[in-house]
Amino acid sequence: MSYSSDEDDKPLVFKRTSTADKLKHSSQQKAAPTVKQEKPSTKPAPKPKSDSEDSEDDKPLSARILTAPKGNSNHTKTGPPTSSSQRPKPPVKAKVKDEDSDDEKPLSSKITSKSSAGASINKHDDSDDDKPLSSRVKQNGSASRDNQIKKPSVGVNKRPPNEERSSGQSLVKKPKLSDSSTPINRKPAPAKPEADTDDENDHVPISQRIKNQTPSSSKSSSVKQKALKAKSSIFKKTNQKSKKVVKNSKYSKPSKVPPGSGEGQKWTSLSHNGVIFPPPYKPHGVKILYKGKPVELTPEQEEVATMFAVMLDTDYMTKPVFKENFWNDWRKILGRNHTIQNLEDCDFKPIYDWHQAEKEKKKQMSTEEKKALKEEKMKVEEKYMWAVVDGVKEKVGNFRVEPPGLFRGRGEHPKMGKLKTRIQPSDITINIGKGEPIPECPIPGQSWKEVRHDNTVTWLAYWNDPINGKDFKYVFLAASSALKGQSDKEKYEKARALKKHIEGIRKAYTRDFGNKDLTKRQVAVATYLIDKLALRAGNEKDDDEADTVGCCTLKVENCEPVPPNILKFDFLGKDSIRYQNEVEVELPVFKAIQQFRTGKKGSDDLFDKLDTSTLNAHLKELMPGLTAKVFRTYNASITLDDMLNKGMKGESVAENVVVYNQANKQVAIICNHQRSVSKTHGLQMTRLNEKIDELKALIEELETDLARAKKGKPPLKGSDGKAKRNLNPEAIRKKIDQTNAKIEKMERDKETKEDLKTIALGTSKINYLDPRITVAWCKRSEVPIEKIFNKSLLAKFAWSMDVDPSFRF
DNA sequence: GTGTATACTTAGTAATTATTTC
DNA sequence: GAAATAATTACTAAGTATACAC
Repeated sequence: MSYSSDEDDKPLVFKRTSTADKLKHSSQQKAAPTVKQEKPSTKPAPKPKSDSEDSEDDKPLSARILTAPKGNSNHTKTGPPTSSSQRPKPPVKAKVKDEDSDDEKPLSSKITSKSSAGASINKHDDSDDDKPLSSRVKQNGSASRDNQIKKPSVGVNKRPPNEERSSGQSLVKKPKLSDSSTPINRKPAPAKPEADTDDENDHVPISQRIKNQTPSSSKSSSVKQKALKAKSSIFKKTNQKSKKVVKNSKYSKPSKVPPGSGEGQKWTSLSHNGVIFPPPYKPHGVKILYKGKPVELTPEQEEVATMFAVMLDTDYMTKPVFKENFWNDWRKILGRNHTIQNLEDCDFKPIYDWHQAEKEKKKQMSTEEKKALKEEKMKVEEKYMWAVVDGVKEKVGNFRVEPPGLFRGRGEHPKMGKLKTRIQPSDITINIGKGEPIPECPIPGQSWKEVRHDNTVTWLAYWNDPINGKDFKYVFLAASSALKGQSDKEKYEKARALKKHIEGIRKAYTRDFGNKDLTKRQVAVATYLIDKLALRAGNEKDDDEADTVGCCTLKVENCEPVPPNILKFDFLGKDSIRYQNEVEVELPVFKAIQQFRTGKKGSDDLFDKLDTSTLNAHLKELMPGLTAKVFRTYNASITLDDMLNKGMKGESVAENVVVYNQANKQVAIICNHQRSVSKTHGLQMTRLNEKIDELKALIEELETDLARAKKGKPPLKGSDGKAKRNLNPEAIRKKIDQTNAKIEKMERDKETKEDLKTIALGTSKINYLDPRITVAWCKRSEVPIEKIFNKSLLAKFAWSMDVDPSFRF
């Protein structure tokens, strides 16, 4: 891209304060990244803004969020307890307008389909495109299937699992009313969509926006030209590498019935070999001790004891709920009159030691042995790894049935430690094309629970979760499959569509902060928080799940107003990851929150008139297909796009990768994507420091040598006492430079490592960042795409590889 | 209007594999 | 070539969203 002078020197919006400030750790608490951004010192006290102040609605979240001065955001897994009880609230059914019209083409049809090298990594030649589908079996993720998804002539029933079906005809269902095919030029929704170049036209005041760099639109043509030049060389390599990457020209074609939408037919033909089961339990005969004495166990009893024993070194052992649940399930298997009468007197150490020894043995195997073992496994599994969908060979994602074990719920899950029983073929429902051979049941004498032929769904098999009987575990195609790719693309197209509505939406909710109708006021504030803080929607949860919340389920105690206009958030979100943030908000929001809290207990719902159905129903009125989660995708992607195009440009590929990772990091912070600090982090840092010190000592030594060399004297003996080679001053200088460079690199590595120790970059890359932003930027910046996407991501995002270099989210 | 079933995406972490360092 | 470290993949839990029965 061209980095025009007006943008070159603009700093990134996100500046971190010191890592130490932001990431607090304790032995119990998992440190977290902050969601807070530094506030420009000139920022005046919040006040209702005039229209003219707002020109940034379309800007990425990073550019809009401002938090309170002391707003460190620590997110830990073991955060403060949220309210003890979360009574499920009845969801309100969304009223959905029928917006389904084909009047507009999806963006995909507008993007030039280039058959860049990336687009033609198919195993098969294009030449067979015109053959009947059934005769063309392509491998994994061929984009050429894109337009083969058929719109059903009749709506299809999506209800099923427990219903008997005589395949086919009972699949009739009413078509969904909402259209999620994400056209970008839809009919205007009530909140009027704005033109694409609406950056300056936003009159909705959202306080705490940092003055932002407007992504230049005028430069696009020159960008295009430069980028086009850059493109070919960079992408050839990529594409040759990943054979399974798909041909994109066809992918870009709009499909009439989007698979991801839950509507209509997903495939015409589907064949696969079912699932593979874990091997039966092999008893080891190692005895646990009960009151110090070895106890004989049956294989079944021993199996469950082993599940517990191998977890002796995990944190679960510190959780009474885990132990109690385990004991309750194990004692049933032991039987009433068993010698073992309580868990406290059991010593599982012998089995633990045995298991450690087994692990060690495995580790000590020679490379050849390991290889042979792997090959054997591959041989057995190969047939389960693939499915053929509409004539295209696609990878199956999770073809292995989950083995039995103890349930490892996250956070304070009430069911942790319960026995996850072994899944049998009779638990499994298979979904396969009509007329295709039914997968052979791999366990002799048993049979599948049911075989369906439902082409309105994408799952190949499912079974009921033994922990929560009403939940299902599905077997789906892999992320690299065309079906998944198509739905991924639609997700991003929907998020891009939001860009055109966001101004109106922000105006609308800002207007409603003071609405007399309490429900409307709550909807407005909730939407604001979802937009501004990228909060999740917050569905209702059952009592037998971990007590976590999202926006709609926030409790009074999770959001504390601190005058004049700061909100202190502290709650456990998905996966019991703590969200802790102090945010400066607009005064009307602040007042509304105060009002919502009035007269309530800490454990009461903050938004008592609201649930996700109400909220999403409202959002759908503003934009077809809009739901709460779209805001996360939108804000993540627009942030990346903005940051990558703000004028930051590295001199080298390596520097550009750093620029990208910085942007990626900001998105991860916005989305609160965390990881736990690795066990060896401290050690690694110590080692790095030691190495740096060593190199610094070396520099000193070299400086002395240099001084001596200049005088024609030989170098002194090294620190090891050995004599050193007599080098000329020039050679010594070179050595000093090299060493300094090494030190600099290590310092950088150290900083990055510390900086990212609790931030997970991968989650946003996989789920939230439109890959076309990345691909286009790589093309413009001459960064090989493999520097950003690994093999899996290249396969997953095959559909995005032929994007035009000028693509902007 | 409410409750639940269903199907799909998103998420952190454990296990495995590749690469680097000594 | 072994150990350390980094990167990747596998695994499965935990979310979101919506259709539909009652």
